[in-house]
Amino acid sequence: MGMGRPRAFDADAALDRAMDVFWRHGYEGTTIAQLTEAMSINPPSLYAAFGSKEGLLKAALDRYSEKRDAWMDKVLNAHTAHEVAERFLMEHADAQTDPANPPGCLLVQGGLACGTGSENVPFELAARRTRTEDQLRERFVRAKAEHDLGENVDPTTLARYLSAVTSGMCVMASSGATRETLREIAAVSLKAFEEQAKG
Amino acid sequence: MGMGRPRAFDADAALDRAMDVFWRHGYEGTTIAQLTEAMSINPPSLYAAFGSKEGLLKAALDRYSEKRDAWMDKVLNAHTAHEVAERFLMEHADAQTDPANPPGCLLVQGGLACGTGSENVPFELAARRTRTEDQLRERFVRAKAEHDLGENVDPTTLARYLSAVTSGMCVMASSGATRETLREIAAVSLKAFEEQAKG
DNA sequence: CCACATCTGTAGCAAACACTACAGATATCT
DNA sequence: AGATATCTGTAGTGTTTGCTACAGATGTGG
Repeated sequence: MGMGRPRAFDADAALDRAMDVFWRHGYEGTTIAQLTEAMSINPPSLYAAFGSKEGLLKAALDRYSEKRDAWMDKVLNAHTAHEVAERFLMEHADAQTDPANPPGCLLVQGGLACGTGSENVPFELAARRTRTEDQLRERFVRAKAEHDLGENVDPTTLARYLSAVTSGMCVMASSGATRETLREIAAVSLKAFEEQAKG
Repeated sequence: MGMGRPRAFDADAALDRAMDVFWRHGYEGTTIAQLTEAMSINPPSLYAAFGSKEGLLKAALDRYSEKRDAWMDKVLNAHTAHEVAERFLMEHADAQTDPANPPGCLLVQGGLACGTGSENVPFELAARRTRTEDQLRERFVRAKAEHDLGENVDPTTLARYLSAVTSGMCVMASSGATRETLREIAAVSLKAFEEQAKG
């Protein structure tokens, strides 16, 4: 019994291309034709490997999350809560305006509101955003235990606030905000964080 | 020459229905069939009155902007810059979680990234968001002239910051954030505003 | 009352959509 | 080498999309 003909394309490279298309046009604005062209494969290969358009999105999101986790590790390993917030905000400003990617963030531009039959998509994106928020919260819980944050500080509130600001930066990036503009917003937000962190 | 048969539906009421559908499903997630059913009219009536799907969206956005302007007047008429920011943030938290409407805001949920052929839609939404930002900036320029804000304060930065936060709140509202959660975020943001306003 | 202009409802258009049947190609395992 | 299992490319499938032709309805102006 043979194991069959091996696939002729690199799945991860193909996912990177798909990610870019979903990011730029949103889930519903993306067509299979655009995806197959960007991935340089034909529809049957796409469906054999990923099952469906939504399956492909999930695979792309998984890959996106991998990269994001690596990036978040760097952020979370900062020594103080303040530095965590600073890195998180500033690197978001840079990443969302990185010319190598579409503006904003896949987890926001991918689709906040979708049509009948794609209701899972916004849900899926939201779950990944929540993950980031949870990582921040846990880091701030630790900071509180280490007396790096005041007794009256609520880690959940801090994490939610940072999450909200970076999501807002995505919206502004999608309408052409420059890196400097986003950094300015990040800087103001950091002051709020400092005030809040005093507890 | 007669003036023709008069239209049998109220255009504004129909626009309110259309607004709700676009808001809930996004521009590309919305179908003409959903629109005609919600508006209780048939396709020919829709096209005679609004020209196209995109024309209908623009008409709905115009109507949305009317209501928003009236609302912004209330906000901008507050006596101090601080109170303007407070009203802006808090009323946004309430509006975005008003059970009478879909969560978030039409100008964000409507579509940040669209497909080929609908590239104008994100532009159109962004233009309306920028309008709100401009109104805030002008109000803060005035506040500065009235010595209500410090000499070193940049009205543009303040306006952008508030705009970013409320956009971020839209993203969180779309994934089910409660009114209390959004108000918490608004409260933290207000502290940043205060710090920044000292200049 | 009659001519006219515009709206309404039915029915359906061409194009684009997500997805797949099928045949040939290319690997593995015995 | 032969049998088998999976991939690839061509060429479609049925469905849904935004949109409209047409005929009848309903108002206005003369």
